[in-house]
Amino acid sequence: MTAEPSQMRADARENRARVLAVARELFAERGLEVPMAAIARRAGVGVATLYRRFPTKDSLVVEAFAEQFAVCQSAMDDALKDPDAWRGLRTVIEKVCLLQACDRGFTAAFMASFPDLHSEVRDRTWLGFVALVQRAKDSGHLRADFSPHDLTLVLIANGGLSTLPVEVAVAASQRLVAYLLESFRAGTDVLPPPVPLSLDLVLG
Amino acid sequence: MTAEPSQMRADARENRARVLAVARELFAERGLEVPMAAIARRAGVGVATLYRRFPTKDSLVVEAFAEQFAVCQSAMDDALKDPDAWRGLRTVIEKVCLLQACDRGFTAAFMASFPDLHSEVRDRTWLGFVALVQRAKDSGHLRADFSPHDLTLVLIANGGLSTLPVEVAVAASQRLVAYLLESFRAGTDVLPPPVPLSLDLVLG
DNA sequence: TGCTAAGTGGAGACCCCCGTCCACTTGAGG
DNA sequence: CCTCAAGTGGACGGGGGTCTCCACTTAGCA
Repeated sequence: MTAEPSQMRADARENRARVLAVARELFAERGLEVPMAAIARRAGVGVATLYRRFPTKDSLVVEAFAEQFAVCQSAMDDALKDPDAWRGLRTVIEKVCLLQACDRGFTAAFMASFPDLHSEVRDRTWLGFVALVQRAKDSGHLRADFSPHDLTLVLIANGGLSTLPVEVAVAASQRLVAYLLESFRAGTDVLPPPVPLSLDLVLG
Repeated sequence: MTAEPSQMRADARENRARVLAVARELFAERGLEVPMAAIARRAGVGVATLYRRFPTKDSLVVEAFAEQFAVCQSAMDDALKDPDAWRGLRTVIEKVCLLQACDRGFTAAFMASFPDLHSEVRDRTWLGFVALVQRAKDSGHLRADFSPHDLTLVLIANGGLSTLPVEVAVAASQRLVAYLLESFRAGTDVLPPPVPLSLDLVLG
C-alpha cells in the first residue's frame, strides 16, 4: 500500500528523503545496529512515519544502500569493459573495498543481502567476474591459481576492517588491498596458497 | 567476595568448571552474543549459579579465553626464540590467525579486551614483536617497508572471517594468510603499499 | 546424625529494540 | 475556506537480553 514517492504529499516526500539521508549517515557511522528510534529522532520524525515509508528495518537498509549497490554494479561493468583485464580486476577490487571501508553499514548490508539480491543480477555479475578473472589470467598478469572465490575472501577480510573508525579503516583497507593485489599478480607465486575453499557455500 | 576455586565446595567447583567449558564451546560456535541463559541451561545450572561465579558476562568471557590468550603469548615467545626470525614471524602469524578462525568468540574477545589487558604484558609482547620484525628485516627475508602495525591489520582482517562457519573459516583464513605472508616476503615489493597507518590509535 | 554456611534455581526487575495502533494534524483540491 | 484523505507522533505490546533477589537445598564437619 505504500505509495510511490512521486505521488506522495510534498511534506511526506521531504520527510522520506530526510529519513533516508539520516539512515545512510548513521548506518555509515555506527553500522546497521543503530536503532530505528535513533534514525527517527535525528530525522525529526516519529517512528510511525518511518515505518509508514519503510515497513521493515530491512527494507530501509535495502533502500539506503541501493545507491552503493549500483556503484558496485557499475564498477564491475567498467571492469568488464576495460581492455586491460588485470587493471579492470585491480580497479574493481579497490573500488568495492574502498566503499566497504568508508561505510560501516555497507559491509553488513552487502553480506546480509547478497544471497537475497535478485538472483539474475547477482549471477550475471558473478559470471562476469569469473570471465574477467579468466581474461586476466590469459593476459599473464593474474596468477594461475587465483580463484574467483578469492574475491569473496577479500571482501570478507576487508569487511572486518569496517569496525574501525572511518579514517583509519580507509588507510588500513588500502594497505591490505595493496598487499593482496601484490600477491595476486602473476610471477610472485612462489608459495602456492593451500586448498581451494568453498566460499560459495556461504554467499550462495 | 567470590572465593578462590581451590577453597570452594566440591560441587560448586565442578559446576564452575562445567560452566567454563560450556561457555568456551558456545562462544566458539556462536560468538560472544550467546545469552548467559543459554550457557546456564546447557551447563545444567541456573543463571544465579553462573552469576555467583562470574559477576558479569565480561568476566566470564575473560576467564573463558584466558587459555587462548596464554597460547598467543607462548606462540609469541616461541617466535622470539626462533633463530630464524622470518620463520618465527610467519609461524606466530599463522598460529594466531588459526586460533581466530577456529573460534568465533576469540576474535571478539581479543579485540574487546586487548586495550584492557594488563598493560605490562601487552607492552612486553608488543615490544617483542617489534624486535622480531626488525630481526626478520635484518635477515633479509621480510620486506623493509613492513610495519609492525601490519600485524594488527592482519589480525583484524582475518578476524572478519570468523563470522563464517568454522570449517570454511579455517580454510579461508589459511588462504588469506598465505597470500599475505607472500606479500610480506622481501623481494616481492614491486608495488609499495600506501601510507603507513596509525592502527596504534585503535589497539593502543 | 544434625547444624549451618555455602550453594542453588527460577521468578522477575530493568532496559533496549522492533513494529503497531490510534487519536490528532495538515496539505491541497474544489 | 473547508473538507478529508493522507500524514503524523508517541504510547504501547511483545520479545529477548543482563543481572538480582530470595526461599530452598545440600555438602561437609563435629
